[in-house]
Amino acid sequence: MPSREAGLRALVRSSDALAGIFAALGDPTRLKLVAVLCAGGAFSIAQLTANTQISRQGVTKHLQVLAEAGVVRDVKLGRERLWQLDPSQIEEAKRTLELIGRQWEIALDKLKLFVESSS
Amino acid sequence: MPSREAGLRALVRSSDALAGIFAALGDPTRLKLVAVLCAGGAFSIAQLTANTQISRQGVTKHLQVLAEAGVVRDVKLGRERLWQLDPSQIEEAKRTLELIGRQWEIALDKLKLFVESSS
DNA sequence: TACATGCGCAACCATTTGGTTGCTTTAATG
DNA sequence: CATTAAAGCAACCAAATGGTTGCGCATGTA
Repeated sequence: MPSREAGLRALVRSSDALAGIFAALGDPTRLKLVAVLCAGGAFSIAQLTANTQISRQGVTKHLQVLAEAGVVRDVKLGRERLWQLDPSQIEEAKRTLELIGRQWEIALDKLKLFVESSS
Repeated sequence: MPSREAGLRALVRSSDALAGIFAALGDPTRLKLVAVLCAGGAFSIAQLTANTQISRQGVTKHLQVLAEAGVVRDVKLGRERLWQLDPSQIEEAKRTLELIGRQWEIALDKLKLFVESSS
């Protein structure tokens, strides 16, 4: 019988990859880029730069970080390089947060039971 | 009438605070600490250090980062300092990821409608 | 062909980050 | 009171991060 904490152990085991996703989202500029891209469509670096205060190379670096984490993909079209969201890793991160929240609630329930049983 | 993109605009507006939460989770050691803490209970720094390969001061620093992001709280008890999870910010991060995923699906639906209408 | 546009590469820089070590303070305990 | 355990403070370090600039390379277009 598998442990009831299998989810948590899996979290710890894959914490490096997961941390990579969170770290990729852990920057305001990148989070804004994701917000733009999740509205659909594929945008060039020049287009994405227009919304920011930083240089094109700065945006490129951020996109590379997001790509490394698998949050974003690029496709070359002519002399442009179009970027689009890849929501699978974001889903993964979401599941992780759901797991943490669920585990926390289980702990709360146990505590409640304990308090009631000892009153 | 409020824009249908109110959620995304809110994301962009509060991207600094949100990025702080994601950045706090964006480190393997910290993610493991969260995994331990979400199982419930309050643990001392010494206890939390026992699970890691790094020094007590290193763990302290990580806990401070998590606390700064509001992911974790501490309560002093005698000569110990006990740490516990505060799931509210994690909930906030989860809602953000849900919003991104939802927005992405809306975009997919629009694309599908467009393709169908032009066939 | 000449030119403009979109982008890549590389070097460089200041700051932040993740980690350490050494020493001090605080609190429980014999 | 002396000792031990838990933690804090501060300095220090190497490496990563976020940003820039300058220049060269492709690719459309007049």
